[in-house]
Amino acid sequence: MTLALTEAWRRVVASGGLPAPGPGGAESPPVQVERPANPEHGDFASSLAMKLARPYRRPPLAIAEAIANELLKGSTSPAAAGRSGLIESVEVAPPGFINVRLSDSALEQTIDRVLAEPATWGTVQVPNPQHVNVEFVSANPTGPLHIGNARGAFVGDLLARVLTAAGHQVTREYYFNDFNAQVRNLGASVLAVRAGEPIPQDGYHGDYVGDLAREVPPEVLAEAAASDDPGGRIGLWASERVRAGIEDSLERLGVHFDLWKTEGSLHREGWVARAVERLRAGGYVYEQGGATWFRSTAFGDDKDRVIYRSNGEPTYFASDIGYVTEKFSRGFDHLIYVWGADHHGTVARVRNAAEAMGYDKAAVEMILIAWVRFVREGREISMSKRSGEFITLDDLLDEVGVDAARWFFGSRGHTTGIDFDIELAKKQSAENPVYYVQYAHARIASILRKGTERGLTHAPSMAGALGGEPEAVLARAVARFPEVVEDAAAAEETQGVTAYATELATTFHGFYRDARVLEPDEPERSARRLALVAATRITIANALGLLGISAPESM
RNA sequence: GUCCCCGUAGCUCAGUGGACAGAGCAGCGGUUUUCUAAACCGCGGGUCGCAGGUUCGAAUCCUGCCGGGGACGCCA
Repeated sequence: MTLALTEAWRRVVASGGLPAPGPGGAESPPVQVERPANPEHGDFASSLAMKLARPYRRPPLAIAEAIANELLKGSTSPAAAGRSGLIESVEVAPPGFINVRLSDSALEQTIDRVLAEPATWGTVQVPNPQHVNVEFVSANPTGPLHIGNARGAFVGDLLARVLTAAGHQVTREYYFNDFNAQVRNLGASVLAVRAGEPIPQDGYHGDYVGDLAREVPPEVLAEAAASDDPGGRIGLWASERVRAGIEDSLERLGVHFDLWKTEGSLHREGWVARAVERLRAGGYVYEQGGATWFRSTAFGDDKDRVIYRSNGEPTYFASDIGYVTEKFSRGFDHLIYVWGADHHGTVARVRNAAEAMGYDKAAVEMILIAWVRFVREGREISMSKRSGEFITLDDLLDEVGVDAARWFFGSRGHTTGIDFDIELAKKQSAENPVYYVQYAHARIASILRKGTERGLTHAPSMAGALGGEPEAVLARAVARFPEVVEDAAAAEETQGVTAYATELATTFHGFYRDARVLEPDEPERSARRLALVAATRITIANALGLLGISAPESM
């Protein structure tokens, strides 16, 4: 549509109706097309004429008329035969909107296409597909995932799904720390429980520590006893055990990772050292006070950042820059980090380092998700792995269910802080809008089953068969799906998808009220309505699938 | 003190330059001999935190202020 408008504009210019854009002439604003909320305004609307009014110094209505005429001509001219008949009407409305209405024929072709290729309906191919790395969760394996990790898990997963649907190549990655003091503290805590001693300071207190203590295999204990770092040895075993548990929890959420990357491997494989050398070669590294620094201020940061401490130990930042080079070495065009908002302070230094190493800074993106404040009966639940006071992700799923939890996080922007009242969530899980959408799907599935029982089948083609008002309304709603996916991928947000799924369900429920599908006495009407609701079912199922939510056949 | 995010209906949140600001839940009233009532229909509900500014047009962009959260480490 955007393309058609742009062409129409160009034709007006070519025919001398308007001056050419560019140097000496008017600047060209981006051609924007939107979906009007009011059906009276057609299927597409553009404010192009109003944008052009100022540079052209002409009334927007006159410009709109000229473009609208070309648009209508173009859609019926032999040259545009491939798209002919898709546009029903083009209207101009004050103060200068151009409103375009799709023809029945366009809607009929869409329904046929959905039924012909259901699996790909809603996937699109963006013109500039990229290799995208999405790193998320990345919680250290010192305890089970808790509900504080839930939002990151869902946001990252949904983002990866949406980008994939838009045609990008996506790798999902989990990064964790396997060799620092935290892991040693975990090991020391396990040993303390075994010895019946109090948990050391900075140790871990959760029930799972006791479980780990009971499960340590004898050979690991023997190795630890013989080692000069028993806590470290036990910690290594414990963290691997915990990590496997995390993977199980995530699989239960429907969240799958392509790669689990350890901080230790970045050092062992030399990525960190090479990255530092690269920075040094560019003159961005210096030594001071026995420590090695990155000149982050050269890129606008408010202070320089330590890479190696004065005791020679690398900082977390050192691993970060090593990881950037490691990721780019795998051919990614775009790195996305899904981080908690508390990591805000580290964003600038990592992006600056990427720039210093010669990468495109814009290709390194951090998505900061706001905290979820967990509340039970009005009191905030403090969450700390060390204290052992937390609600695990598994507990949350037991209480509210995967589909409801996915919908909850998928329908909210990630920059907004959320209050999550556990009791309220449990109560509301029964009336979560997700069931409204799933119900629409189950209702259609039921109709399709009954139709088969009664020997009714859907029409092989909708061509010329769309029929009246209720059909066209539903078909319009179905046809919008690919744009929703495209918008979601571009915005890196999924609220549009949940909103769309709700709207489509509402539209279907209205159709169900007004239009009876199974009418054995009127096989033709039944056939075209069956085709239409079958396409609707596919669309709902694909929208839910995009969110990782199930589409039940019955409820 | 500096920086980032947020402030929209009673509640939880959408809407980030367009046409009368929306949804779900909560509240009130109605609908079933029919393909699933987890549905449908109707009603009430708003100084879009406040004040300026830019624009043909602002919840949306800019400035200031108020309120809430977060970050400012040779922690991770």
